[in-house]
Amino acid sequence: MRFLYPTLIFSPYHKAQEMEYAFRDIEQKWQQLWKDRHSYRVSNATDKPKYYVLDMFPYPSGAGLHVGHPLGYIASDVFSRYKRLKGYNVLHPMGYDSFGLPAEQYAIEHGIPPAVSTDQNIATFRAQLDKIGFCYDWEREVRTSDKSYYKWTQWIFLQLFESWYDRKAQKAKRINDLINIFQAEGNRDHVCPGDRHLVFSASDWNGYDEKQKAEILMHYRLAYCGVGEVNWCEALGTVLANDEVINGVSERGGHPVIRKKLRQWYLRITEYAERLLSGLQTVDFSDSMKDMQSNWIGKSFGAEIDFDLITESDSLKGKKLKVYTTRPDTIFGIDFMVIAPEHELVSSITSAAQSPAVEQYLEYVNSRSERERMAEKKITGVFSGAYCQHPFEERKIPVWISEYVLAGYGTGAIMAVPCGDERDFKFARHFEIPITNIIGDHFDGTDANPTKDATLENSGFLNGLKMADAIGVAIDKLEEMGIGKRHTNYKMRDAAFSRQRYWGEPFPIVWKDDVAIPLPESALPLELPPLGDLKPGPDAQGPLANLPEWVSFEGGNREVNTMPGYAGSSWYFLRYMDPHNDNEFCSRQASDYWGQVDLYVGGTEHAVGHLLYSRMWTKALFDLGYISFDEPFKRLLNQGKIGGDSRLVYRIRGTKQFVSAGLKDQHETDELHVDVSMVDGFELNMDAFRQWKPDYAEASFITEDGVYKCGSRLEKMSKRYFNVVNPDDIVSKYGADTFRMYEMFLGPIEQDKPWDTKGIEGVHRFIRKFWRLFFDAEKGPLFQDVPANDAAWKAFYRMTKKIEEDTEKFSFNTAVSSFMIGINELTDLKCHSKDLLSKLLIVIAPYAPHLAEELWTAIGEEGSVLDAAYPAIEEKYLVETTKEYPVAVNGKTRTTLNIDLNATQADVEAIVLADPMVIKWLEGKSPKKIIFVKGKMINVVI
RNA sequence: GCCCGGAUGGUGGAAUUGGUAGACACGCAGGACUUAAAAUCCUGUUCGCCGAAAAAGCGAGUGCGGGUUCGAUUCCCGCUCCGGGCACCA
Repeated sequence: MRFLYPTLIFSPYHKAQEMEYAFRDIEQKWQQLWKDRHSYRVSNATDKPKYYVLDMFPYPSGAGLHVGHPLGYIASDVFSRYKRLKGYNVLHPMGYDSFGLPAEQYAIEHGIPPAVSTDQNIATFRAQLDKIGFCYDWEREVRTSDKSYYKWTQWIFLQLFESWYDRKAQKAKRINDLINIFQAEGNRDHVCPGDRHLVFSASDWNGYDEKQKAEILMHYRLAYCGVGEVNWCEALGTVLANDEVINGVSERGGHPVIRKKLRQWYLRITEYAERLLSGLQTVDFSDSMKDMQSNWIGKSFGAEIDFDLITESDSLKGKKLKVYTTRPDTIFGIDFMVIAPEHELVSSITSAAQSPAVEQYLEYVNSRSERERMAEKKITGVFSGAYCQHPFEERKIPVWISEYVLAGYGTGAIMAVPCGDERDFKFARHFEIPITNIIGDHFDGTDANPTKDATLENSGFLNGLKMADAIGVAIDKLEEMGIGKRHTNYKMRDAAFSRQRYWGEPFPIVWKDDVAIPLPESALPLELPPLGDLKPGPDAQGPLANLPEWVSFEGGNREVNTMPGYAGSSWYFLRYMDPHNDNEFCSRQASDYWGQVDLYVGGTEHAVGHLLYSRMWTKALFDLGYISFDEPFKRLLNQGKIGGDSRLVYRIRGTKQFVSAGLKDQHETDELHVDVSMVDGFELNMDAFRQWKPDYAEASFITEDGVYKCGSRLEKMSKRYFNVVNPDDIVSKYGADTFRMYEMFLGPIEQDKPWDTKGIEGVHRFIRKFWRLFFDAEKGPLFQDVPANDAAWKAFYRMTKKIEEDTEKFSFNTAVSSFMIGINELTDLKCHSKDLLSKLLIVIAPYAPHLAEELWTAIGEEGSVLDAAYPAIEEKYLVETTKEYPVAVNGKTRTTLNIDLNATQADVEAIVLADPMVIKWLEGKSPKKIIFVKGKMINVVI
């Protein structure tokens, strides 16, 4: 636009235009120059200290970005740029988590192959990101669906497959080591994590055939295939990991999820439970994030206790029922046992008389979906007909079967103590089982009391002990008798690692005679074959099962499941360090240099999924010697969500007439969402509204003084509420620098907050005001080669100090307001000193990089502001000699007095008591004492 | 039910280790410049009382009720409401 009339280039008119803040031209120009100059290329070989800033990479959805998405990206970008100015070599990469269900669903619905739609979506994302002016090193971009990337995802999977967890050494080791151990001594020193009852000697092992050996090894592998109950989602046609199921429905789409027995790949993350928990102490995550993870891991202490079974069946003679309890101190309060309906002993202990009832109950349990069980917590159960012998008393304890006991937790069996446990109590009441009281007055018969403070009664050798103390005593006794053992339990389960879908990493596994054979490294990547129709394969298999020519391979069959979404995202932070390496997932040199991610920025929604998985992968890679650290993320910053501010219109019921918000109560109305782009503040653009949808073409309006005012509501930013604001629109209207600063200005980064497009004006005004320190539309350049005065330096350093502190602690909103205060002051001081202004540009560069670059060049500085050095604070300008003290009488501030900072208590008392205002409030009384806190305040107490 | 986090003007939000509550903005109201608009600038803006107005002053005030303290948005006890996570975890 500016160069439409080249002949006018030197006209005064044009000159004035030049001096305007033309953000569109400036931002485009610098984005191009940065690209051409590779300004954000990061080297792995420098003398500078490193700093690694990472954003959680996005799944490139078809909807593109709304203004909420870049919040975290802007924060990390500001911080990266700041660190660079502070002399660090900053790695700040970006990529795409591009495998996943939505692309596949989209393909099924629209017939567009996932690879194609994914590329399109990425192009959209990239265009949107580019406009915001991020300092990503795009030469390091990764895409999880790219074969050069997933080659290494498959490779890491093979490392996990070829590893087992040595519980004694608390680390992963090669499976070959385990084979050597088995050959020499069997498994007596290494309990089988997949089947704890499995015990074999060296000679047993050496006598097994290959298939048997393979089966046993599978029970030890960190990535293993097994048959188990999985979360099956029929609508999605796939299994889901525990963290992908929320309240019995799928996280994605909200479809019902049922329990189903299927052959499935898993990650043995449970072996890492203890380290995942203890590792939290070494990282800087928020407490709530750590809480979420520890709750998910769910560590508890207690005992496993064996009870002798008393049944009709001779075959069970000598068999035990093993229970897990955290309260062995309550062992004398047992009134019954409960086992899960899926417990292995259910069929064998059931008596003939109870058999029909048990069968009926199991049928009922199977008919209930996960969701039903969640929704209605009915008390159900059936007596098995069997009993256990109490180890310390004569009594026989009845064994019940109930779904309130979970098969997957502990041993799937509990000892029920109704006086102390709420669920046991309700169960006992419901089935009229008599309740034994072992805590005297603490149990009132109407509610269980889970206290640990009561003194035990009716409890044999534990009588008189406080419950908390009795726990240890009871366990000692049980261990001594050989019928119980201390036990630490975790509620976390192994993670389902296969999906019956197409758009994911294929497993580098071939099945031959039911044995899983890993592909050699040289065969990687195992490419995902093109497939037109993505319909499911037979028997709950994925679409790849429909490709017989691909499945059949070297006399076996390929694994047709694919890996889940979290596979590629569990290690991507390592690939950025060395993204083009064809020989390794990441060279040791690169990972040793970059090390942990210093700052990881993302939402809380990945608290238990992605973060736990990537922590586990990191620990495994560390154990196997591939990297030198075992926690991936040193520090985690969770950005809040930006909510949408919806606009509502009110239609008078049964008409096409709309009534303004202020008058709506006079009518019976229906509330409708209206697109926020048609509303200025609260004022509806009525013409735009009529043109919006054919339904509204004939709309008429009851206005307030000619203005139709909309109602508003804060809710999720979503297409269906028409409250989505696209960053492209904001950037084209106000510029990227304004957008960046406004997102930071909105509020604390970690907090959820609403988007308000109106508020951006204030930041935009600030940036224009900043510009006017350098240029005036009429007068031209204002900057001068003159020294700044002390007042200006004082304003500048006070501002810079605050911004530096705030940036360091991610308090970006207060940093932006410090800029505003500082610029207001410098404007009032008419400061145009080039010396000061060039320093100012460095300070603002992380926040408004385009503006800073443009003005840096304009005032004649060399090179790029990106590579400048952050100005050091000159404290001499900040020294104060006096302070305006607030003077309070009895705690209420009554006046202020300017007093020398060196003043003593006596000085101050004299000054204060001479002050007319203080004299007035003293009302002739003499003060009891005068409190003087140096540099803070003065309080006169009467 | 359990575990976290939060509540401050009309709005978003500020406020070191307890020390002038409401910074910085938005919005609103009034004004300047302009033929007009945009842009820009100035003034006011927690509530109530007192006042024609301005200035000044007084009282109340950080979800609610108590407490500790010379002094509490900040610390303690007891509630209410909102948000997030987990959910028969023995």
